[in-house]
Amino acid sequence: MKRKLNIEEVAEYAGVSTATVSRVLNNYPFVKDETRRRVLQVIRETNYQVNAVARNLRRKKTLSIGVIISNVLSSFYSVIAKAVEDTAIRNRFSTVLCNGGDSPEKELGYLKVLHENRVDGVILSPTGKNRDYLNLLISSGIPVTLIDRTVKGLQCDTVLINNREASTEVVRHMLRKGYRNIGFIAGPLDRLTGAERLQGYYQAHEEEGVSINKELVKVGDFLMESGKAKANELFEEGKLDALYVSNCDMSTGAYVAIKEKGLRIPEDIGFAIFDDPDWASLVTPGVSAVRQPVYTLGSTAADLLVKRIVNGSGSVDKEPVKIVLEARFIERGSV
Amino acid sequence: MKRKLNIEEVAEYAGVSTATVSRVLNNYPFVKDETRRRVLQVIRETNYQVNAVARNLRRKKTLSIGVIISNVLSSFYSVIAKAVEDTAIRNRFSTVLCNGGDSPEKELGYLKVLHENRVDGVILSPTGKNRDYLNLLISSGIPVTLIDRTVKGLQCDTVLINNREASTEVVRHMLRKGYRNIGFIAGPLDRLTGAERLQGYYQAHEEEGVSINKELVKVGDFLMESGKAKANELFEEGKLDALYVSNCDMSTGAYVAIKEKGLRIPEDIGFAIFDDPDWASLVTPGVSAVRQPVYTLGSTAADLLVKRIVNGSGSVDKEPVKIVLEARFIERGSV
DNA sequence: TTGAAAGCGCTAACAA
DNA sequence: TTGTTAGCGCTTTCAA
Repeated sequence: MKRKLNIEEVAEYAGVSTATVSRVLNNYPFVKDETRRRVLQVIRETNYQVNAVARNLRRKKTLSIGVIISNVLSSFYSVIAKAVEDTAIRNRFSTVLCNGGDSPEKELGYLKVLHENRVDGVILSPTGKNRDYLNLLISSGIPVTLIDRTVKGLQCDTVLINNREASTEVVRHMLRKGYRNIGFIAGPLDRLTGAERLQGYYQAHEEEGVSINKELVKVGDFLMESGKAKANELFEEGKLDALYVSNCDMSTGAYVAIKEKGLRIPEDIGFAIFDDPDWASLVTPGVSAVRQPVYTLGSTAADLLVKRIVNGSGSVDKEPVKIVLEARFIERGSV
Repeated sequence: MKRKLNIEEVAEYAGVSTATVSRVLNNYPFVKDETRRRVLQVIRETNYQVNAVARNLRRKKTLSIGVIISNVLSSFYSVIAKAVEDTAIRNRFSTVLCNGGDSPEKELGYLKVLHENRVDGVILSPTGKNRDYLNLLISSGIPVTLIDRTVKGLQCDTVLINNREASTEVVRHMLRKGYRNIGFIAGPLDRLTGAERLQGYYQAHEEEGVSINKELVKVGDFLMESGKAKANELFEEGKLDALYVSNCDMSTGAYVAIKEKGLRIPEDIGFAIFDDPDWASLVTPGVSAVRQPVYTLGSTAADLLVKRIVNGSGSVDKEPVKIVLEARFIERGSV
């Protein structure tokens, strides 16, 4: 096993000082061509790779951003991860991806790891429980951008989806189609997306002058299993003529429940979902769905963050930006 | 914006030396309780977070492992990413996730970034084109573990799936059901998974004494679009009584093609796939599929890597380990 | 049980 | 255009 080269040895081989090697490494312009050539040759021949750890220590920058999402396995978050990474790379940043699993403890743990590793910025879809630590991060000069959710009393850039409006549109559509007993499987109400999509459900009923039956609303946890369980509860409790599920994973579960129950869509039950997983357009009939601009959500957040990082500490006091992106309802045959 | 604390200031506040603070930070046992208490209190009060960049430089370890997969958006790779991360965390390592996109250039770029950042080890699903650099990594003491694919002439731990055998099983099943014109959409043949699954297709035909019609074999690129395109080619060219698609993304495309063509499964066409995406068990009839132990693939690889890292440079010369995991055929109604 | 001090590998200010 | 050198923040020997 070869020992690892350092800049000093490269300098020695090339017959120059470490400063000159450093200049070559960093494309500093005022190096004689002949010198630069010699240094580059040594670097090539020895397979020297700069030690970024030392460089980062010295520069007090890491050119990296931390990303905390709840779950790479969910297509929503993996698209966000991809978008953030693409955008970061384009700006010469690398990303450190963490699966917070929607657990405040895991989230805090990752925030600390990212802080310790001195990432230049953090993007996260927050649980909402770590405001104090996030504030600490921000005030110590590590900018934070929130995705898809907010944290009360935290001053930082945020990129959101117009959940309530989009949700209202779905339900309004269903009501106008004549459905009157629309079951709704909500997400956790202490989460912005969960709460807002439920608000949309209510708002549509009010706007259309249809009375609300609260028993038709079940609160799930945004995971597949709960979609199936809550759908089955609704089926057992009584007469539903339609079902609207508030995110992709629960929709998968609910769809399975419908199939297992032998119900036909849309004859026996209307069906619509928030989020647009692959299978929604594959099944027959296609499932009407709300498509969120997920990639844009991630890339917008990354752009905002990079901008803050590049502007440096001067941007700490700059007014936080809040961007709301629009989700779109896609009508297929299911409702 | 508060300036960032360093260990010296903590030492000063606590009235001890930096060495003692370091000892407390690292749970060194021989520190007087009273001293430890005082230091911990200062750390808590000041929200001090150790600078891992400096620590890593000094220790010449980063407690991190690099992961290069082709695409987080694919469920296969995102499960691997999750498995690796879970396993890493359990061993107190963090992960740096990179989307190599199956491009040798991107892969090389990421390998260099990971090398520069002195990750303690690398896990990747290799394109196969960067053997020299991987060798450099290994010989300079950064262990590498390959997932799902091999690289000719590279001595390192590898975790694979028994693609050929599993693929043989699917096709054998189809042949025994009486299908005689089984279209096959293969993956890139220069990739291990692509080649082996095709071998299985041939092997089953030979074993069952059924002659092979090479026109029924189309080579795709493992992406959704090509699944759809190749399926349509097969439909146009003639009489197929079944279709077998060699990975999940192409299956999605092929399934869409079948639906758009108005073919019924399994009456008009038998259908089976390698990989088991969510929708395969949701549609009616369910699609018979090969389920790979994807999570295990990732966690096994991570375990091997962590072991090498922990054993240190002594393990460089240890014989590479090769583990082959078994995929399982799940019969549903589609074939 | 604690402290002093060297040094990890690099960058950048300053001097030449 | 190049070299000298201090120092980023930490860990770890060695000595006390």
